[in-house]
Amino acid sequence: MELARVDDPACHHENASLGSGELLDSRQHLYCRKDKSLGVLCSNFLRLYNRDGVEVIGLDDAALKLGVERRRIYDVVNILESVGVVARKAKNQYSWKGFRAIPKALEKLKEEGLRDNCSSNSNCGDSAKVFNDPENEGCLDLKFEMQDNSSASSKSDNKKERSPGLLSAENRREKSLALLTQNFVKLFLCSNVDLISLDTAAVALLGDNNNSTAMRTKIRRLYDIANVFSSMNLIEKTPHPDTRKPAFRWLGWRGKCGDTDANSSEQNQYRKRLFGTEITNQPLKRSKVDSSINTKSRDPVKKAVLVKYDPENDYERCEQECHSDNGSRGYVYGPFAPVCLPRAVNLAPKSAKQDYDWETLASTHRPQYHNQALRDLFAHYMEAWKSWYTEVAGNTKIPQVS
DNA sequence: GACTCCCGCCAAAAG
DNA sequence: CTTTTGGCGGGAGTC
Repeated sequence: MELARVDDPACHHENASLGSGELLDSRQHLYCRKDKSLGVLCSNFLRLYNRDGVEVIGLDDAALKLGVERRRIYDVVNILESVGVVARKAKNQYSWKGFRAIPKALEKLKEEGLRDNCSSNSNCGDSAKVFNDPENEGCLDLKFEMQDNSSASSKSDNKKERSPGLLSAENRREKSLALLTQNFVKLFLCSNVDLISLDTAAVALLGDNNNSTAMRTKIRRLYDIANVFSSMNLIEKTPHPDTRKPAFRWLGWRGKCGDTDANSSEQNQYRKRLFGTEITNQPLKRSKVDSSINTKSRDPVKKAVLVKYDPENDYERCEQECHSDNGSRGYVYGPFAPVCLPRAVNLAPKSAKQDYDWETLASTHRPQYHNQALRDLFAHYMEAWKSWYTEVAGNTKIPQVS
């Protein structure tokens, strides 16, 4: 916390790596909400810890390195914990389980989900059925009303009358992000609906007390969860074909490098958020009217030094990890891959070996723009070029791009 | 205007 | 008590 505070947006000019006279706009000086999203943070978190030798994760360390306040670390860690990627070890400490833990975690959730749903719903005929409302975007018949799955606790079947002390704890647990995350996952795993919108999910997860306030809160949390899951490619945001309302599709854990193609084809279909394309730790805050008044912040890690990511080394490491025998390192980011990742390896059809080489090169030497505008521009051209190339060039020789 | 969801307050839990 | 954890919802940013 002794670190120099650089809250002031004016302090970030150096981040922009501005050359004078470049075709930059001044946007990057300003607060950019997307850079602050939980999805980006999650990507960065994973990138930071998904490497050999990582056993434990210190929350302070994470907050410091990622340049975010602790509070945000709790968010991602809780969500990640729900799918097994990390596990709480001690105060301030999580252990890294890696992506290989995901399948098992999901399996367990599914099992639990089916069981819970079966026992809580009287009709357990065809396990956890869900029906689609033809009019609306689908009405989930599933209910995981915040059941505590960890519990062996004899839960009184009536949660309505709770004695303040003990039950407030239970209450708290019931509303935890972790549990919500798990139940959200169960929604997908235990139903055969393809698309679930967040309000549908909220209704399904809320149970009885669906007053509008609770609903709003629940949806806020679901957005949080959806963001980190999107960044991991566990789900994908897609407009519902009928209503065009945004909904989410479960993609599941594809596990290995190499089977997350498909997405690339429909990249332009819907404006997806880009996750993990940059380091989160830019201390800009969204501009409050009175940001200067913001003096009583107790934030210990408020503003950290910038983490230095050496693109070259980073890439090499990522590449190594992606191909290492160690299953847990076989993470693939898909279309939202951090710039360091050799996405081409996975996306390219085996025939397009040259693609791989070229893209490897491109990834390696891709300019690491700090400038949002430039980055966007570059990404756009990359995309355009790629689609053009795959369409037109076939497997002819790869042109030189500079 | 509706949708998204960051941000940080502050209470509960843990040490 | 102090510190850690994390629910919560206001309201800013985006579409």
